[in-house]
Amino acid sequence: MSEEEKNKLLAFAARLYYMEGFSQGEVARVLSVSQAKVSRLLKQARAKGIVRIQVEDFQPYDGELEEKLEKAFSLKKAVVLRVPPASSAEAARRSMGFLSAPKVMELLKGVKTLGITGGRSLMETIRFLPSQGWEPGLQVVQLMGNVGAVALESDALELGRMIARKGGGTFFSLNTPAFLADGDTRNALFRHEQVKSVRNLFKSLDAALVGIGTLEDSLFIYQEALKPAQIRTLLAKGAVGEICGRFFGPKGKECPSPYKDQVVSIRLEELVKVPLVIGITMGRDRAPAVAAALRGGLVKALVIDAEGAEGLLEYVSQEPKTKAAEKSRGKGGRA
Amino acid sequence: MSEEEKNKLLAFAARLYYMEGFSQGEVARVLSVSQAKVSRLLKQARAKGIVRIQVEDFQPYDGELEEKLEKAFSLKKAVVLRVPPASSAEAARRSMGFLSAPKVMELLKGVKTLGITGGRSLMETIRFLPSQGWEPGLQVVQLMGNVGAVALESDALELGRMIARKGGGTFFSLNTPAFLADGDTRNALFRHEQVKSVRNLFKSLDAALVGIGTLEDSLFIYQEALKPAQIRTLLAKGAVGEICGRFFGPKGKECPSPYKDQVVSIRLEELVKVPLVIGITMGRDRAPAVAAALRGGLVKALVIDAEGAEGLLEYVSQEPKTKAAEKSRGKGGRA
DNA sequence: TTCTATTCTGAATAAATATTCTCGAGTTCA
DNA sequence: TGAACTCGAGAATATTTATTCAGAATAGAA
Repeated sequence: MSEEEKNKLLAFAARLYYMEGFSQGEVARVLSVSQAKVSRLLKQARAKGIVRIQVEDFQPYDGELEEKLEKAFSLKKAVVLRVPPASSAEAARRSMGFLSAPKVMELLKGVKTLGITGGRSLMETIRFLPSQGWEPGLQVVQLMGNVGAVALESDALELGRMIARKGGGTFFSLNTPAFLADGDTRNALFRHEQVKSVRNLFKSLDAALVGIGTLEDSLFIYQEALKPAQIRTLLAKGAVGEICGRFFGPKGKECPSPYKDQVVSIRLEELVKVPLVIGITMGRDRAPAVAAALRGGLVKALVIDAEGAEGLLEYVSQEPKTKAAEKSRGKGGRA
Repeated sequence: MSEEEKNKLLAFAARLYYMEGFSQGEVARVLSVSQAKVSRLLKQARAKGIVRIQVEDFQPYDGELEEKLEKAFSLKKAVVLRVPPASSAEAARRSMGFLSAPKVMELLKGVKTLGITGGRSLMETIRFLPSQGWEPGLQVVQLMGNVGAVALESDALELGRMIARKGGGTFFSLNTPAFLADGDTRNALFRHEQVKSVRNLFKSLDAALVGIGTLEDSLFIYQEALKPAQIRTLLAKGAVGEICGRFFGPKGKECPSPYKDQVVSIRLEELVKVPLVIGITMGRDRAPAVAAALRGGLVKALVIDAEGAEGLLEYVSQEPKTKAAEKSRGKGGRA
């Protein structure tokens, strides 16, 4: 059968299937071949371009907002995702995870030592990371202890494990709670060899993946690691956001609070020195926390949904003289 | 969810499915919905034109050849089918049947009394005729007796039944062999009420569907109703083709042969009077038979494959002074 | 020729997709 | 307030599609 004839056959089969709505079995009966063959013919027809399928394009990345964010905060990279509408925040995070994964993967190119924290958005991103394309000898470092006794699959521990498994690397686990009863206990832990060795890795991180928490809606509250009264105290001290269990004020500096010395996690001063900290967050209401983190240099690349990006830009355009000042006044300045 | 948002969702799902090669289950996981919903989303996306599927067009009807045939033979209608390449004659007939069915159906619009003969091409066409769109009170009349003792599914009997069933009409069966030992037996049969009543219907046919046989490859030979010696005799008498068990010469007039009076079928003189006789045939080698049938007005509408149509036109362009004359000389003129 | 190696097939089967069914949430109307 | 209705969802299931497998056909090499 000549090539041309073959194409006629493919076009005929494809027409019946795609245009007339025949099932493959029906096409098979017309052509006197097996259904299996029809399936193969159709595959060929698609491959040869005899059947063309176009999908109205859905551009999931908003380049314009990305540019604005990069400029506004001197970011290394902003990724703004147009998350398709979803019926729940959970579903939206899932979609965001899917869309963000290839971008995050790009950012992580060449990264050998990667710090990781917990968080639901972060989890969804990590879920969709591929098993290919990682640096050989990848080291994944848990940046903060575990929040609460109930193990969550969005804990730093779990996420670190997952990412190490995908990358075929080693996971360095802290194996401690995130919050301890007092500073002494924490310091005692710090003397433990295992904890010490992991904390030493904090200095040699190439990159880190972090979530950005607010005071209102964070894993700490959800996990009851912090009581409402404690949250109120933090708010009074000017805290607007949290990363790695460390609370910071509007400039992105850690708040001096009693809890500061009870936390097992990378210090914000250390985090600032990490060449690439990728923050992943979602939603409008995170604007103050995100803005602060970006200003403080805690996060150098931001992955955010379009809603959140807009909210963030709106927030900073009206805030400098109002909210920030107000907050600062509210509790005493620097943070 | 706004219409625009909805479309975003559809585009996203469609993109994943059609462009990225995700399964519906995978898309479902990304969107946090059920696979069933994804199936429905995709259907919507297709309906809304968010997904467009184009198939390189395969034009199954050759209008140019149709026109040429209609002009050359003063036909009421010619249908020329570009039959997709097939691995066997059987398969080709099947495809042809499929393509011809809607055209035949169109021709049969308004037909109340329809004559029918046997034949393999005819069978395939009839197979693909729909069960809708027939004239109420349809009458299907068997135009010739059964060829051979072995019942074939391409017999007039079977085909008539099938068409009557589809059309919700009545089938009038001849219930006799096509060839009888001698004229007397036949005439005796003609006196039977049943046969008589059916033969009376021959006069009131609105249309007929017939196959066109050759001397070389016909059901008669296949069914051994005619012996090779008999075929040779017919050839010597100038027969070039056969319809309804009646052999005709190059001008489409019945050959005067001994068998003529042993056949139970519509006479060619009667057939010529039927307003619409649709001949269905396939293949280059049928050219002489088809040409003769058309010239004799035995067939007023022709359904043929492109190959056959080309062969037919080539044949008539070179034949009038050669083959036809030769044949005529060969046996004695008129027929 | 005869022997691989490759390609093609359809039957069987695994996998994916469409549909049916049922339930529950929301709405309208008495 | 609640009955009746619509809508939209997923679980279960029916149907369709893709793949695997084993054998037949074909081509190429010796």
